[in-house]
Amino acid sequence: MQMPKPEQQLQVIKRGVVEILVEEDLIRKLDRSYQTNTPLKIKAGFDPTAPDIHLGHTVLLEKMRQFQDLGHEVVLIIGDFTGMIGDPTGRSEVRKPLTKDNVLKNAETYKAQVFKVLDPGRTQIRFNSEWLEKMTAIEIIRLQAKQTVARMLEREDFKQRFENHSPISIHEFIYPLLQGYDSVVLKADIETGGTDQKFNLLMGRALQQEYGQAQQALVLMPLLEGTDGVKKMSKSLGNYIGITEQPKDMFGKIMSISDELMLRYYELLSRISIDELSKLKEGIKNNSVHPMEAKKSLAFEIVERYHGKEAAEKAKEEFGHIFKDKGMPDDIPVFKLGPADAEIWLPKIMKLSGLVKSTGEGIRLIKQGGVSVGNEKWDDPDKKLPAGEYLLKVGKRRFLKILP
RNA sequence: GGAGAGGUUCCCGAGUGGCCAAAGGGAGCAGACUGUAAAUCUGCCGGCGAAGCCUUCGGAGGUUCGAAUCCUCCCCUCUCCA
Repeated sequence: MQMPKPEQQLQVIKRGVVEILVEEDLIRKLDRSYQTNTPLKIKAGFDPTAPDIHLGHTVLLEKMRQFQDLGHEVVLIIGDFTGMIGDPTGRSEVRKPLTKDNVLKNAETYKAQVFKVLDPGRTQIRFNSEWLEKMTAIEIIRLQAKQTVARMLEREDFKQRFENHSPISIHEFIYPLLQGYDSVVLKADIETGGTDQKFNLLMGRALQQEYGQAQQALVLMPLLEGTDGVKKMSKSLGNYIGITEQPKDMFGKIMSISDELMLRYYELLSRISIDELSKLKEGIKNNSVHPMEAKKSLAFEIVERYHGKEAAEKAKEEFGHIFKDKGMPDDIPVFKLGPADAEIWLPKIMKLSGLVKSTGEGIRLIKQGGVSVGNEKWDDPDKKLPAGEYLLKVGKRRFLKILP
């Protein structure tokens, strides 16, 4: 396969990136690869502990996919060894080693998810325990000798903790070294990662130089904002959209993001061309395109990618059904009353069904006018209902069917 | 090893004997407005069928009519010195 010209490649590569380090290195590599018709080796690392990919991770995957489409090769490193240390975040414990079985199982899940985006034919998957496990103490110490504490403290996370007098454990320094060493072992040409990984990726460059290799170019991608539009997408913040989520949830979540965020998602997640994207932006600006329609297209594209066209059609339809026609979703959770329940006290039922955390919260919601039964607003927290079949709606998107 | 500072509700952070379920901010939730958007405004924001009661301020004891606040021991973190 003939690769596109380096200039064209560069244009594609640059989409959405925050920073390329060092751009001249990248251009040189692209030129050389083009002339010799040799694919470049793109490295990216993934943490093996939570094999549950969300859209934030796919920003990187999409970038790698672009590289593949340009004719290059991706090496995906599963950090099963470095995962035992954990990327420094202030937690001081060394994580429990995952069992071999666990690692393999997670890797399988990973592959299944990752290949929704990546081309398996141009992807290698490697575990870094393969080489890190074999290192002797003296080898590790020699590796450590290649960097200084001062250099480590340049890393934003360490710097902050140091200044805030928060604990920093010594082993946390090892993580960037090992991750950088992966690049040495692979002789990576390019490494992609989030901006939060900048320090680690730079370590790869530094170590490659120490070991007498050509230095990898870095392609730094932004961290995708979560559905709140402010903080980075992450599972623990609850602002994520997982790629294995139900089509309708995925669709709904994408629809609820802000317009600004939508454009960002377009840039980083959509496969529409750069030209099409600028046309879309223009259209929204001069009101010829309704933002909601643009958002629907985006939601459709993403759901289609992970669940197929049919599921995307269905999700879109149901979305219209629920929110435009004020209908109900198809699968509402059901709460079955016990035989002794002659009457229903809503806050209690809401709590028992898991709709709210406490009856107190239920009472509050009712007082605030956030609860309706059937289509009637329910505003008396003390009032009871005779046993029977009801449809309960809490807020905009929580539903419960009560059955006798 | 020595000296000092500190650990408060989901997060940040006030509080230094009763007025403290604990200021303020953030997050979250609900309402209004909408395009299930953003922004804005309003309300709520430990639990209990709620009057009142119960659990919460690193942990365990103690003083007191009464403790997040005082005392003792312990655990954890940071700073300076060695």
